[in-house]
Amino acid sequence: MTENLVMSEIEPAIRENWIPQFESNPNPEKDKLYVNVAFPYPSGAMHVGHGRTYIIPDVVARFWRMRGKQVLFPMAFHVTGAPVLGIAKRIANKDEKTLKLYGGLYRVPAETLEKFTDPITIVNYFADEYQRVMQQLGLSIDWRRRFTTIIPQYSKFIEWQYTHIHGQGKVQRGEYPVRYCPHCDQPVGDHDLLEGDSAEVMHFVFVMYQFGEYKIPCATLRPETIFGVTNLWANPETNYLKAEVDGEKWIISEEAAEKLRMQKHEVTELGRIMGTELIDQKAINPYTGAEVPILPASFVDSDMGSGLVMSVPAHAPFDYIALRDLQQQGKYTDITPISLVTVPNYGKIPAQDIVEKNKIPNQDDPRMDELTQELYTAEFSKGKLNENCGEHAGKSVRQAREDVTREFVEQRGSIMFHEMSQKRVICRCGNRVYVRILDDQWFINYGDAEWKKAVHEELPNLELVPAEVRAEFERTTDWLREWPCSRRVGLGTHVPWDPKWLFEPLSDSTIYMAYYTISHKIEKIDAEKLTPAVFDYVFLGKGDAANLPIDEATAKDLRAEFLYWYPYDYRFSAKDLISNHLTFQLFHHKAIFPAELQPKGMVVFGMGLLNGMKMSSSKGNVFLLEDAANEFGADTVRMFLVGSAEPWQDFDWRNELVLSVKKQIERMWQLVLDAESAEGETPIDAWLVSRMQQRIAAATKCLTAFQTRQALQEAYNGVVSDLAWYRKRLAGAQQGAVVKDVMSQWIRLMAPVIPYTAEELWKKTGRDANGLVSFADWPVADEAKINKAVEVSEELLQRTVEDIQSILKLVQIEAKKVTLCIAPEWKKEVFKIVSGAEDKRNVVKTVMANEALRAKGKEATDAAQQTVKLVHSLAPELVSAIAEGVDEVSVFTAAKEFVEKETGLTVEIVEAETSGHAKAKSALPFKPAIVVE
RNA sequence: GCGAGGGUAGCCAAGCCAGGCCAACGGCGCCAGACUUAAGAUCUGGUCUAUAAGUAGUUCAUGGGUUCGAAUCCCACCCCUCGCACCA
Repeated sequence: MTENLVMSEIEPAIRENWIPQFESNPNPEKDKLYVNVAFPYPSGAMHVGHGRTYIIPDVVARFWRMRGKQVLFPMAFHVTGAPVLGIAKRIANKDEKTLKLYGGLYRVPAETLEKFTDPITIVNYFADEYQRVMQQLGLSIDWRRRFTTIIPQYSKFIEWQYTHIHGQGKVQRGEYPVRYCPHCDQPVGDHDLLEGDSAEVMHFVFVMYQFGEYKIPCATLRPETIFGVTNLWANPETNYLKAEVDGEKWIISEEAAEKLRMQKHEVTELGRIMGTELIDQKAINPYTGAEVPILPASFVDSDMGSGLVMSVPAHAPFDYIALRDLQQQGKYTDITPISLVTVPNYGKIPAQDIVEKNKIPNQDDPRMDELTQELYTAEFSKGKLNENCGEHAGKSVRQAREDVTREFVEQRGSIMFHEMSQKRVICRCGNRVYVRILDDQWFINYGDAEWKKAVHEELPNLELVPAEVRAEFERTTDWLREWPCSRRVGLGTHVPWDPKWLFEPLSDSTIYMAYYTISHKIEKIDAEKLTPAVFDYVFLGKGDAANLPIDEATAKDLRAEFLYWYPYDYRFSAKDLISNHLTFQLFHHKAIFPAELQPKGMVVFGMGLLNGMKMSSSKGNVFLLEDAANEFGADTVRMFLVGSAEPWQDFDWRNELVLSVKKQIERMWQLVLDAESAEGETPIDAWLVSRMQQRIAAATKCLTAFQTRQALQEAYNGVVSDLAWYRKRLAGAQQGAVVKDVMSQWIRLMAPVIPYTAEELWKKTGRDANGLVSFADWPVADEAKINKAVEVSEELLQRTVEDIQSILKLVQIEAKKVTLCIAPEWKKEVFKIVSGAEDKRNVVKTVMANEALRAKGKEATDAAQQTVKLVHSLAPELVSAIAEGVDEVSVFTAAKEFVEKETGLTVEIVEAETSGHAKAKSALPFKPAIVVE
């Protein structure tokens, strides 16, 4: 009975049948299981990396559905945010790269692409595509609950959420330095950058030197070095500005003035002063009161900080070299570096050490930045301040920096000045990005101590898979501070109390899992009626259903449905979301929902690679999920993604590996159909059935723990290898009728992973009388059918045949006959003693304590030593089974023909003691002596 | 730099928490044989080294240490991945 498996022929009908059946409603008869996934932002096509994120939850959903749970697996689309606006704009501008990506890689038809100048069209198009591909992959999603985050009903939900969060004082207005594009007039995220996404915002302190009636601010990352300043540096080429900044007179570069304006400072230009005019003038150190000269230096960059810097030649390589260069010309020879930090492995003047060790010729040497970094790092992590640092003497650099910064800002008129760590930070519009302070921005205060504490207290109740990520959740909870939650541009919900702002995408997606429970019903209600009171009733049980703008029965129904499903059981997401989204969720649930409705578990995934490289749409290194499904079939894609690595490990998609998975599915198909003709009984049936019970138990255990790869290894590779042995043992004879039962169990074990194939086999083998395999009962291991004795016999047989074969391979004689010499009773006694011994080192003594054995003399000590070795090499379970006694003669006699067929030799079975062969003496229990001749 | 995780034979990947069941599960690839007109598929065996007897030797990023015994425990060091915030 052979019939090819052609996925494209079987998939459509099965899929059509499934879709309505996965619509899940509350069922009081059953326990529920609610799983959900971080919803996608549909701005492009799905690639295989996305696939696993949705397939693994589906495998879990299908598994538990078969185990009798009422399972909810919903899906929606996150449309909030700005990226699609940019995409639409670039398409409108006929940007080549974008058109190529969408028209080419994503294969959007030309007539559709024309309409992509409208952002909503883009997300709707891809949302439909996502749904289509997800359905093609057989995801058991309840599609009635699909929504997008910009429908009015959802907006009402978000307004309700923030009414509470804001009401609790957790949303505050504040100022915050952001990367900002003056041209686009908006903050830019990593996604918006053309260049420079590795740049960070650095926080400098302006140390204010007094210069006559003016102040000279010097930007520094190391304010504690104030004690070692010998001079200031100015660039003679720079035309500095005299300016009034926040009511004080400052000297700064033109660029600095512009940056200060962006950072909320009032700057008025008063005049100009050339760098040359500053040189050799004196300024007063605000901390020590010392007068220091202003010296010329070419390395001073007007586009960095204020355009003037303070010089600490003992600890800053740049300063050291600049001073050295001048002194070599005979100038300023009265200046000596002031050492203020002691750091291991460096002398008194660390900057001198490092510069001279590396033989740096001048201040323009390209290695300077690297050396500076090296020394700064060493001093920061290991340095201590010297005696000459006043009250800060003896402190670690780390501590002193913090203290000095605070002191400067609070008492000495310093300000913080923010600067990008690189200059080439370019917005997608092509213009340079600066740091700007936004002061009417809204923040969610995740730094709130009470709130943090509540989340910390909740964390132990949360089941986390894998367990290793708990530390990261703990740490993120600690680390979160104010999160800017509003944006000026993008799609989304307006902040109800300040409608010129919109909620930012990570802030409007923290408790939407609750919304899923009612989304299919609420979408039919006029959004105007969805007042906070309605949500208070539905989600919190507050108020009276009779007094709401919506119908009382509807309100009660929504409440009931929410309570049936909530809290959710598992949320699945890639690990990169731990540090924001996944932890945000915990905060918001804690703030809104009562203790019994907090999230129960999360499963965190690893990342995906394509042919060993990171997947990236922009670099074209992606394989579209739809293409994969078309080329290999949905089941193959599923089985590969589930089986190639455990969910939390990174996986690598390689087409050649995927192909072999396809073959495996076909192999199962063949094995199941082959078994249809089985009938009668065989001596090996009990063994196969026994093994199957253990495969079922193991696969079930693994799936319960989300170990999909391990589960597949049991459910697929394990069963295949058992069947292989079974068929081998039958030596071509008809399979027993029990195989049909085994196949029925096997199909069900595999159904969560390869549902299409399983469904088709279920039907072909006529087991679909009671419905789809997707809803069939998950097999349960029957303890009574586990037959250890039979398994041990087969194991003995298997090992012995292997041994004979390896001997045959080694000896180069034309063998005709093999004699199996079975170990005598007394050696079984030895085995029993050895296996029962606590300490295997002294076991020979224990054996010899037995009088009967001692009488055997050296023979007994040899046997004892060999037995120790043997016992060490066997699984403990097997050892105890052997100790209980195995009738080896019967085992081999019964399987004589099999052994003869496998080895091609005549087989004789004898008691070792009756054999004259020298080798017979080496017989041990479970290891008969083998004589080949 | 800081935080989290990881480095196992040609590749992927178990084992490590609870040291002896480990030459190290499983899969892929590769080699040989069977079947076949042939190819493919399938089946069988092999795949660190040596071996005319089922064995022995050397391996689990690197260097030390603990132990009768270490892939597994401890210390040091190198490398990789993820996160480090206005953003999906």
